Parts: sequence; C-alpha cells; structure tokens
Amino acid sequence: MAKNVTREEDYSKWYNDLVFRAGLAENSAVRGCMVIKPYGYAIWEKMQAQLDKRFKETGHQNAYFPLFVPKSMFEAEEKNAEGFAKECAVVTHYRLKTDPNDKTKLIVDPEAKLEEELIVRPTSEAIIWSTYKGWIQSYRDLPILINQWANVVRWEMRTRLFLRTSEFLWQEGHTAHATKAEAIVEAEKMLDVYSEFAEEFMAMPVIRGKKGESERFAGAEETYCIEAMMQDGRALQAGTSHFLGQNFAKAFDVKFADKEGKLEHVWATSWGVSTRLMGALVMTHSDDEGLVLPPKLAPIQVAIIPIYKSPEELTLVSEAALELTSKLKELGISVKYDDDDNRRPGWKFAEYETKGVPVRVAIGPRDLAEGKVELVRRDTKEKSIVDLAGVEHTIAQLMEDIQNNLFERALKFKNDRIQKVDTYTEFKEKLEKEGGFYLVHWDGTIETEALIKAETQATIRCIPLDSPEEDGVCMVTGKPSKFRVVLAKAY
RNA sequence: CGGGGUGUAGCGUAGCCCGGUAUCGCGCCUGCUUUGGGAGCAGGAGGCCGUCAGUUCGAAUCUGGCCACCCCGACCA
Repeated sequence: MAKNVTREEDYSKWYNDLVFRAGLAENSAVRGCMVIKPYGYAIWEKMQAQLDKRFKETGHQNAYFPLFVPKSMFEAEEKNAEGFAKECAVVTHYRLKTDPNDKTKLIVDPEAKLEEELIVRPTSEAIIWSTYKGWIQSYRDLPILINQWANVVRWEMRTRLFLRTSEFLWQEGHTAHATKAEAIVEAEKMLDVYSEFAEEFMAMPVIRGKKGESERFAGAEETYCIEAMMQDGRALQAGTSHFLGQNFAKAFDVKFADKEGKLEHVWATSWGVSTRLMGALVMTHSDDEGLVLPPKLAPIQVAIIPIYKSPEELTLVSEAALELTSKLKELGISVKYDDDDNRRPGWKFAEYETKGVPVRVAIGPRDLAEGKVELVRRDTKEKSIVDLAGVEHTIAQLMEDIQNNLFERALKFKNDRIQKVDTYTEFKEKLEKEGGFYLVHWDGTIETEALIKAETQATIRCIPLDSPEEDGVCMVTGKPSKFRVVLAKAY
C-alpha cells in the first residue's frame, strides 16, 4: 500500500485523498458534482436525523418546493437575485430530438424553447415566498415554520469534495413571522440549534457570530453564522441563519392583517447547513492514518475482528464475538463483526482506522484463554487488554470518553490558535507564520476589509456574539472601534 | 475568462527528445501455503497509447486541429 500523504506535507491533498480513501465520496462524470458513497451518505444521514429531530422539537415542519424557479420570480428580490446570478444553471428548453446529421446523437430541439427560462434553485427564498403569499392573510396564519431537505445548484468555478460542489445537499428553513422581534428570535434560536449540533454531535467547537456587510447573505438584513477552525488554521463557515427583514415579503407582496386589521409586511428568516459539514467533520478530527469520527455520528461504532488459525479457533472466537455483538446492540451501539476470511487481520485493522471507527475489538484464542479481549480506541490509538466479561459497559463508557475527548482536543486546538493582535504589521507576520484566527479592531468599512483581503487573503469571518464591548482603534486605519472581530483565511 | 500543465489496462506510471505495435507497481482471476498491523509463491486475464487528420514503408513517439481533465488567479456555503 502506498504511503499516504500527511497533513504536514500537503493538507489539501491529504483531505482529498482521505475523502476518497475512506469511501465518503468521489468526483463524478459531471464536472463539479460528486457522488456521495454509502459510507459518506451514512454519516450525512446521521447528521440529518439529528438536525431534523431538533428542527421538529423547535416547532418546524418539513415540506418540499420545486427545483425550478421561473426567472421572473427569481429576480423579484433584487439583491438576492444579483448575489446569485453569476452562478445559476438555467433551463432554456424542454425537449431533445434526434440529430438529422447523425442518427446516433441527440440535439436540443430549437422548437422546444421555453417562453420563460427556469432557474435551477441556488436557494429557495423566491419560490417559497411566492407560495407563502397564498398562505398568509391574517396574523392567525403566522408564524409559518417550515424546513426543506433538498439539493441546490451553484455553478462554482472551482470545486472540492464536500467543501464546494456545484450541486450540494442541504436543508433550508424558511419562516414567516408577524413581528421583527419574533423573526430575530427565530434566527438566533436556529443558530443555537446549529452550534449545539456542531459541538455536541460533531464534537466541533464553533464561534457564533454575525457577518459583516460584505459576507452577508444576498437579501438579508443580518446573517448569523457559526465558524469553525480546521486543522490547518483556516476558518470554515459551518452554518448560517439569516434575518431577512421584510425584503422578501415586499418583493412578493406578502402582507397580513394584524389584530387591529392593519396590513403589514411579513418578517422572514432562512437558515441552512449543507453537506459541507462533512468536510468540516473530516478536517476537524482526522489524522494521517485516516478518518476519526465522533461516536455520535459514526455509522459503525465498534468493529470486532476475529483472530484465528484454524476453523476450530474461528468457531470459538466467533461464539464470543457474536455474544458481544448482541450485548453491544442491546446498549444501542452499532457493531460490525468482520469475519471476512478473504482479508487478514492487519488489513482489517488498517481499514477500520481509515474509516474512523471509534473502537476496535480484537478477539483471538490467546486472549480468550484468559478471558480477555483487546480494545483499541481510534482517537488516541491506545491499546488495552480488558476482561471480556462486562466489556460492553467498558465500550459504552469509551463512546462517551471518545466523544468528549474529541471535543476537548478540538477546543484546545482552536483556543491555542485564537489571538488578539493590535497592529497590522504584527497581524501580517503572525498570520503568515502561524495561521489561525485573530481578534482585531476594525473600523467597520468595506474598504478596509477589502484591503486586508487583498494583502493577506484573510477575511472578516464574523463579529462574535459574545464579543465584549471594548474601545480600540482599527489596526489598519486607526479609526475608532467598539469591539473585536475574527479575522482569518477561510475555505 | 486569463496563465501553466497532462491525457498510455480499473488505478498509478515507464517509453516520446533519437519512429519498428508497449514497461513496471497496485488491483483483478486460479491454485497452494498463510491469518495478533495493509501476506508469500506460482500461473493467468486485461491496452483500437484522448480524438481526428497529416508526414512516413511503418506513429504512443514527429506535425496540426479538436476534446477532456488537472493546477494557479478572479467568484463562492
């Protein structure tokens, strides 16, 4: 087996190779679009299940809206349309026909041109708000709390598996409210759902913040976000929640009568996370040997590998392994007993390490004779020989320990790489040398932000929600500033 | 859309300068031996050398067009 590229050697190649090697996804025949493979999709399904549960617990319902948006509808909210215009796939025809010059080929039938082009949704605000118009007349119709699981298309110039693909899977929540305050509460509540999910399930610490003007969602009044730090010190936007004000209600003329019978435009939010979270998961925990998965999202939590020389030994080992398998399942732990005779133990060890299975159990005649088994935890690679009797409880405990350890490890990594700097010179030096996040004073102007980006590639990731008020001066222009913002290179 | 690069077996490659129908590794198939960290040996299958045209007795190799993909920039969750 060829030696794998390490994170140190080439982080970007390490990531790509790993996504492929671990069986998460691969590039498809369609440029920029990926095939999500069964193991990768199983992780995504775990994410979906958990998020979906939280959405429902917070009062939302799922629905589904069309893939296509008529152009006239798409352009109704100007800022939103302008923001996405450059990356839209457009349907212009509805039929093919046999090429008269080559009977084996098909051509677009010029007679089947659509009167109005259809835009493949890059996001669904337009189609959803045009629908909400028919659903909302009175304050009694509000709030509307809807989520949809869908695919969207954004025609990206440069793509990377999970992090940026032309088509991606996501969920998008779209809510309608009677008051501004209620909509803001909603946007903030969903940001909390995202940050809790990231930290509790993905074991990925995040910074909760607001976007500055230049990074705000097209058509939003306020964009809240969670930003995570990857192992190379770069920032990754892991989820966003937008307060849309009355922009879409005005664009689609959605009004409601309040208790006094007065007509007012509806207040909106939208919020989403995507398959990009898969990339975040990989780049937060994995190592040079392969994937490292938090137990709460691992499709296989425990792999049991039999060691044997003869059929008799296999019978003996299998008996113990199958008993342990059922005990683990009773505790709600997902187990794979891998008795495939075509692969040798060493191969299996390497395979489950690559796939990030949190705990591996090896059972062989040598240990069995003493009533023991070998446990190896993926996060620390620690090996231990423990009593077979009651080992299911040891493993259950390990699941919690690993989940916690991964979070603590990632948290320490992040905290060690966030620093306050006060001069632009120091910032440039440190960013170049150490990477990571920087808490700096900024004058709040787009011009200064653009200058920093042009000179250092770093962007203002967010204004942290827990950022304390602090008088200071912009590190670039020396103009006054009231709080620090997070500056980093981003994915 | 600008700048650079690459197309040879399922994957990764050698050969190309200096023309003679293709090398090696992984994987795959069969058999035996193996099985506590990606097994060993033996045998075997698999390729119109991206594509179209030109030069030539003869093209993976030289020339030209086309296509595809990759990398770097602008855009972006």
